[in-house]
Amino acid sequence: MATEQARGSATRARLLDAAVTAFGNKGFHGTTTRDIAAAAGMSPAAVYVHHRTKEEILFQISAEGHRQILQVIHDSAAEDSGPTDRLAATVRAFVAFHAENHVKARVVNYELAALTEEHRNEVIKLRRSITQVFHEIVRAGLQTGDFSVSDMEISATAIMSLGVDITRWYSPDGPWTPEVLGEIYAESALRIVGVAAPSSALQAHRAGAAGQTAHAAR
Amino acid sequence: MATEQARGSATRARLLDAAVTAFGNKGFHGTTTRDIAAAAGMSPAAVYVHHRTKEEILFQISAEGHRQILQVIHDSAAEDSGPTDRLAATVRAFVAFHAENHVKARVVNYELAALTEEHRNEVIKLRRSITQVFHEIVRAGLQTGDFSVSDMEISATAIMSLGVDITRWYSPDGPWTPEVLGEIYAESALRIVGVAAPSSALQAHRAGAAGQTAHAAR
DNA sequence: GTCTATATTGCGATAGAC
DNA sequence: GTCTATCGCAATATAGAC
Repeated sequence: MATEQARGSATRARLLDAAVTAFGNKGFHGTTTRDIAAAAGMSPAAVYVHHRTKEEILFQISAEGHRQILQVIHDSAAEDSGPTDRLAATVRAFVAFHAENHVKARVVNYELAALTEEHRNEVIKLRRSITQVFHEIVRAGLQTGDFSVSDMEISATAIMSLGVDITRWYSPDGPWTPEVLGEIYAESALRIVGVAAPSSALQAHRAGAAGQTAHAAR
Repeated sequence: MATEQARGSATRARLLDAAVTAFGNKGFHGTTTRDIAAAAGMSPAAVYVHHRTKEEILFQISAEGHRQILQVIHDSAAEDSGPTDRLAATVRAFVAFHAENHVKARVVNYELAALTEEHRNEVIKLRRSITQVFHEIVRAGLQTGDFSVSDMEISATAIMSLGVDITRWYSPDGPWTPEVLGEIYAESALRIVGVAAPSSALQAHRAGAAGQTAHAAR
């Protein structure tokens, strides 16, 4: 059972931060425990005072990251708002989080295969809760007639993909803040479910205004 | 200079296929050269008869995969068709390819960091060509007035994300064929750029019809 | 071109002093 | 709880016979 308390040792936090950065940039298998220790300013052995194995570090990051995402989208919209507002608010929060925390979110989204089966199953439960939030919003919008899509599940998946894929290409050096990205993607999500964006939310055509700022790996 | 001919040795092809599968499922750093050799039914040493290093195998896969994607989207639409048709055709082809070849495309999209700087730069050039295709279609649609978006680059990125992210979650055991996915995502792409889908392309509401088939890691 | 055997290095994890 | 030192093994890559 994973009933680990988030024991608040400063060293522990430094190690986890170092691991997030390393895993995010070089991948779990591309990162050595020595990398993590060095980035945290410690000896290789220090890692094992706080964590049993390298995989266990990944699990902590992954589980906690998923919980954080779940929290963010739960808190994003009032319970009593309609499907359109809920979808916009949820996407705004989901997208902004993925951009703001793109390194951590990269680990969260792309390193599931490196977990032990037991740990992976635990994380998958959290992922399913996240997926359900999007499914239920789209389902609600279809029931009220606010949304119109040919496949509920694919549409929800497409909307989530917008957020998830940000972690692959996003750079804070690029032209977009997490908030701007959240806003525009919220608009895109509404369009995907067949809601015409209110003209107030639709800013003037600024196509090409951002210019060619392409991040290398995009 | 990478002027390597695609020398058509059967053994070579078997090794590359084995590497695609292994890299796709366990990641580059999670795969050993012994894994590759074993999957190809050969001894560990046999790998080095055909490839200088493990990274060089990844480079071959990555470069060739990118070229294939570029080809697919180039061939997808007639030169003289309008932006709406071109966008739909390109997304259809792009998405179907990523679903059909989801393991290879996963390597293509997620293993750039494992390449040497030189190889990565070469691959990034190919990626830019792919990005440009989408940019130019959206730009064209804005110029003709067929499309309406608040940010050209973000919209093109969002559309590409639909295809790229498929490689993370797609399973052939799921309810969707690559073609169905391509069709629905083409519709979503049109909506993202503000084109209302023609009613002929919009199938009857079948929300919930697919049921709960969620793939584990989605 | 394929094999067996191996050189060599790097990595996860531990031992034991302070 | 941190360190230095190190164990044991796995990984990339090579040597050399057939």
